[in-house]
Amino acid sequence: MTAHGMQGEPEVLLTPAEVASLFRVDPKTVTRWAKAGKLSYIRTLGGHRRYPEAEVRALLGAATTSDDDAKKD
Amino acid sequence: MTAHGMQGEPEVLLTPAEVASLFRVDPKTVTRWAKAGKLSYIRTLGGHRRYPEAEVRALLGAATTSDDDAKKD
DNA sequence: CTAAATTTGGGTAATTCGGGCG
DNA sequence: TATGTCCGAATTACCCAAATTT
Repeated sequence: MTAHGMQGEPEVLLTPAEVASLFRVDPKTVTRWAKAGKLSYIRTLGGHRRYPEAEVRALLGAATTSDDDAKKD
Repeated sequence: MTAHGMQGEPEVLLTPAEVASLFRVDPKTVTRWAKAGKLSYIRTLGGHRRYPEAEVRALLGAATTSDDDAKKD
């Protein structure tokens, strides 16, 4: 790969509102996912949660594009 | 504002009730379309389905005003 | 430091899920 | 085959006030 010796990638963090918009759910629901351990997160010094974009993107990528395994007739 | 870097496609998702209203059917029917592979969808971390608005709009736009589309299965 | 917007937490209604029936 | 409805269980949405972030 092509890393110039970069260790520790810039972990892009998303706010609850961002994640909620992506999933079309309420920010509160995202909080529940975090509490349930379904979503990784870090906390700010004030106690707010921040979510890694990579994780969220991966979860959103689990779409069923019309016909993955469509059986033809 | 947040200029965090816009590069993802604004994938607007709709809830089952939204899609159902647009098609004038029960949400259950929308679920069946999804299961049948006729409609793509993603799942929330809780298992609920969310449908891409673009896909739904495209399907809604496939209206038939003439009988030239009289093809069915 | 002040101000506006967001997030947190708890509790309750609405929605969705899944299977089965007509 | 396709759609609508019933049921129970799970998930999600909206209500509030206080704290945090920018």
